[in-house]
Amino acid sequence: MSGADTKTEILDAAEQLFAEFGYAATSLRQITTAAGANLAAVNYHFGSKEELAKAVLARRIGPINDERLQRLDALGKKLGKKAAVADIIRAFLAPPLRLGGTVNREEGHGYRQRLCRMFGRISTEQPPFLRTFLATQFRDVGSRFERALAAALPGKSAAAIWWRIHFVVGAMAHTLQNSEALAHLTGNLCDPSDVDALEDQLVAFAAGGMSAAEPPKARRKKSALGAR
Amino acid sequence: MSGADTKTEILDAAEQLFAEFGYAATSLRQITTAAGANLAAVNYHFGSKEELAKAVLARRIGPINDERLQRLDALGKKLGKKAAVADIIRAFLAPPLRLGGTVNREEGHGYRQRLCRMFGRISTEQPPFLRTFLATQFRDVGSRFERALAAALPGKSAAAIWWRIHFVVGAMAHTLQNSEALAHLTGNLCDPSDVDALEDQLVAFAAGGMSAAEPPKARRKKSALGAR
DNA sequence: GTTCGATTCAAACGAACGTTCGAATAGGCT
DNA sequence: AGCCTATTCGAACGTTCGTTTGAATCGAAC
Repeated sequence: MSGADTKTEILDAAEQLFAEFGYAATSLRQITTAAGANLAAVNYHFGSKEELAKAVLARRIGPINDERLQRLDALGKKLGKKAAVADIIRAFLAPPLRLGGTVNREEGHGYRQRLCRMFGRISTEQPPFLRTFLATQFRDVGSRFERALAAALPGKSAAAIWWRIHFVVGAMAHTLQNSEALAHLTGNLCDPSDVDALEDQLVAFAAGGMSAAEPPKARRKKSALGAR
Repeated sequence: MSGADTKTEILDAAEQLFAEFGYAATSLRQITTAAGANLAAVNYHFGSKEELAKAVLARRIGPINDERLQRLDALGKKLGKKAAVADIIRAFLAPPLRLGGTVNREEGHGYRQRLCRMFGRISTEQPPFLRTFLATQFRDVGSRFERALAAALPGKSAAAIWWRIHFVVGAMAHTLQNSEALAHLTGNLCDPSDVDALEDQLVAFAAGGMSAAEPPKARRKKSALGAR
């Protein structure tokens, strides 16, 4: 927040503001003001607002995906060969949830939450260039985890596994984004700042969903059957 | 698309464009052009862009929440008293997924998808006024389903149930938003236009996650334990 | 001390934004 | 016909956006 170079300060400020307001609703003037930099610095260091957004994402996604794969590999070596579903899920979810752990700790307690929110928010953000950028970053990791889950869940169709990976990503992203709304809704019954509890809850839920029996193939609701 | 009054045409166009680009990234000029209306018509009929966004949401949320509660009540009456978790989940998920079913059918096959995307997108959208508006609309329905799930899941803590409702909402919203990205990623292995299959997959996943055992309370990861 | 590349700065650019206004138009009522 | 209300329209408002420019400033190398 104080002593870094301008480029990093801009990345930090952009990360925070994108987390709070989203890409389209955040202006370069907000960012440079928060970063204590000149307005022109963004275009000087990054070229454009779009490139800045990509840089903000890229700074976090790489390490996260690296740690995901590292954890997944560690699972394969520790056990005989087959990893438990919950462990695979945890290898996938923990890195983004614990993103703050790998980052400068002096930023205070709100830092991890802010990072998480940025990640959740921007992963549902719209601009097509961000969409394709994220898809590219996810392709390899997604395939690796799909294979691991398929091995841990014999009998499940590939389509079902892909669907459920998507559900897990959604649950994670939405939670990171709206956790304080949930805290407010439940009268602080759910505490989003307790990352350990959140991770456990999310892993338990996702593993349970992953392991659920596949629905029957054919089914028609009310058109042919007079059920009610 | 053709014969309705201006107010409805604007609502339809805004719904579609908000679904595609989000609130902040969609301009009133895009909306009125798509609607075949004059730019000033938005402010005449709705007062402001914010009020238009609220109207777009309100038109769909009311019927959806009504049908959710109606399905939930139907469950309570049909069975002895206790509904299955999957049935409660389906009562919660089917109305937004099948939103298009209650709407003008002549719009074509893409219509339902578009509606779904709008719903998924705007439920993760940022502007604070939309956030609070959505939270207000969700409060009652959320409480009702929390109670129903608590009855169907004896032994689960209220916090766990709320967390998991949140996870389910996230899985749904993210899927509605990014389904075509998933289709592309998996080489059309997952077909988002097959609403029946999507509903079944999502219900199975969510019910499995809901029913999963709660994680143990205390747990510390790597700080105290030297597990690698 | 001077030179030179890298960075910062104030100022402005044209474009697009949400909103407003007053005149024009349409359609029912007497 | 004439009137009244509701709606539509073109045009402009002031503001803010992302980006560009050219001069000022810095820091090391010589």
